[in-house]
Parts: sequence; C-alpha cells; structure tokens
Amino acid sequence: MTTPILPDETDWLVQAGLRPTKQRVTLAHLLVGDGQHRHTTAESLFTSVRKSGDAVSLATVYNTLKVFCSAGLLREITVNGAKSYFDTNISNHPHFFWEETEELCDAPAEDLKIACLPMAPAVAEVTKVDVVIRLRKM
Amino acid sequence: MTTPILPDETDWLVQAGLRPTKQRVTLAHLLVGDGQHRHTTAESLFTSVRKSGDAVSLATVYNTLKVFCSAGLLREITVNGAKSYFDTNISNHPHFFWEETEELCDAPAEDLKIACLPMAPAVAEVTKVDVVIRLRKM
DNA sequence: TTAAGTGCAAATTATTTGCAGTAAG
DNA sequence: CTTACTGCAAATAATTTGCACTTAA
Repeated sequence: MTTPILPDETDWLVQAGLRPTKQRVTLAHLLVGDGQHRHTTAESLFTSVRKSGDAVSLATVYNTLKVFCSAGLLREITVNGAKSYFDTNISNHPHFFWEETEELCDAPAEDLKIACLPMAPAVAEVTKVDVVIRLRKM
Repeated sequence: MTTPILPDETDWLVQAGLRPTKQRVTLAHLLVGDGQHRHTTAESLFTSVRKSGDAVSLATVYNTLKVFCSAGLLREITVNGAKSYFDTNISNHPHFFWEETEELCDAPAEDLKIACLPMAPAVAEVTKVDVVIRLRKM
C-alpha cells in the first residue's frame, strides 16, 4: 500500500535543500504530513513506516533523521540517556517528559518565563537552553 | 577545625546505608574526597581510578554509580545522548554544557529564576526540572 | 551520467547482566 | 557463615558505518 503523497512534504524537503527521495518523502509524510507537531524516536518512526506499508530501512531512518536535523527541519532532544527524540517543532520551547512511559511532549512555551539566566562564561555563547519538566503520574 | 575520626568517604557511604567496601571507598574518595563538586562519567571515573593506582573494574564503576544514585548520594544527568553524567551536587540546579568538549559544569542556581513554569497536567506531579544551558566557545 | 542516497550487515559506544568467586558483617 | 559485592566476559540497546547497489537530477 502506498501512502498518497501530497506536494507539501516534497516542498518541505526541497526548501531545505534536500533531494526528495522516495524514502525521505515517506518519512516527511509521517513526520509533518498532518501539520501536527510530534516527538519521534528512530525506532518509533521505523514502526510507523512499517505500519504504513511503506519500506524504509532502519539505518536510513536513523540517517535521515540526522540529515533532517542538520538541514534545520527537526530538532534533536536527548532527555533521557541512550535515546534521542526528534521534534518537528524547531522553536526553542520546554518539554514535559513522562518518566514511566518515556513519552516526550511540548510544554507551552509562553508559560515559561525565565526571569534571569546564569551568565555564561565570557568566552562562550549560549546555543540553546533546554528545559525539561519531568513528570510522574499520580 | 576538627580532624574526623573516620575518613569522610566511609561516613558518606555508611550514612547513606551502604557498605563501605574497598571499591566503594576508592570511588567515594575520587568523587567527594576533596569536598569539591564534580561531574563524572563512568568512563572518566574509571580512568581516574586507574591513574590513582587502585583497581576497580569498569562494570563495578557503572554499578556503583547507579547504587550511589539510588542511595541519594549522586544525581544522574543525561544532557547529551548516550552518555550519563553523575553530579556530586544533589541539589536541583542548572548546568552549563560545553558542546565541543562535552564537559558539564554547574551554573549558579541563585542566578536562575523561573518566574512561571508551564502547568503540569492535573494527573501528574513534577519530579524534577532540568535546565541545561548549552555553550559554544567563541 | 554521476554524485547522492539507500540497504544490509557488521562495527561502535555506553551500559547491563549472569554467574562464579570474594569479602564484609 | 551468609548474603551482598565484585570482576569478568558475554549480552543488550541505540546508533553509526563500510560498501556495493540504486536512483534522482
């Protein structure tokens, strides 16, 4: 079964300077096809691919996610050891992390106000401020 | 100024309810022996052990760091994928992370003021808020 | 045509585990 | 003594890589 490809995903790739190969379009569709933001791991995306009936190898899923990141299409978040999450929302925003399920989701950026940030050493520039709010079900 | 009767490191272990074995005392000494806070990885601690002339296996370094964490003596921080840091400063405080060297260090907690934190879902409790300020040399 | 992209299997990295031997209480 | 701890080597998990094959431009 082939997933219908809308021109949107191709655009998303081409505008970032990437060649819209079959596999990339398939992954792009699963990532941003419905316009919703999501937090994916390589493994979870690979599972989605197989469910969709398309075929992209696990190695290519890994490599493609990396490529999408360096093209600025995704943002990598490593909140928990050993596993990387890829966020389709590339703006700098805080996250909720559910410790039991290891699920990551967005926290409303407008609700976080950092009044004062520790001053970085003079010789450094701040590239990013990661805020992860760890949650446990009660 | 008083000279402690028991070595500090043994105390540190016993008060946390841990048996002060030779290996644990060796690691405790390297971690908190000089009263300074530090951020260690299993690998870097293992290297320190070997430099000190003592012998603790890598597996035991890993296992012991984990044991120290669950005893509340250390705090695990996973800022970068794939590698865990262990902080001897167990208070909740922000960190600077040097992207080039992958070095982690404390940022002054009193300089971080979060005016407003995104509200956690009603069914959840916040276990921790991780703030990592990523730095790059300029 | 041809450089870029892909798939597979093997390699790597960080970490954990099974189990037999050792040591602390 | 006896139970927890340790060391080793093998196992695991997430990810990367080498290389021959394929495909988009």
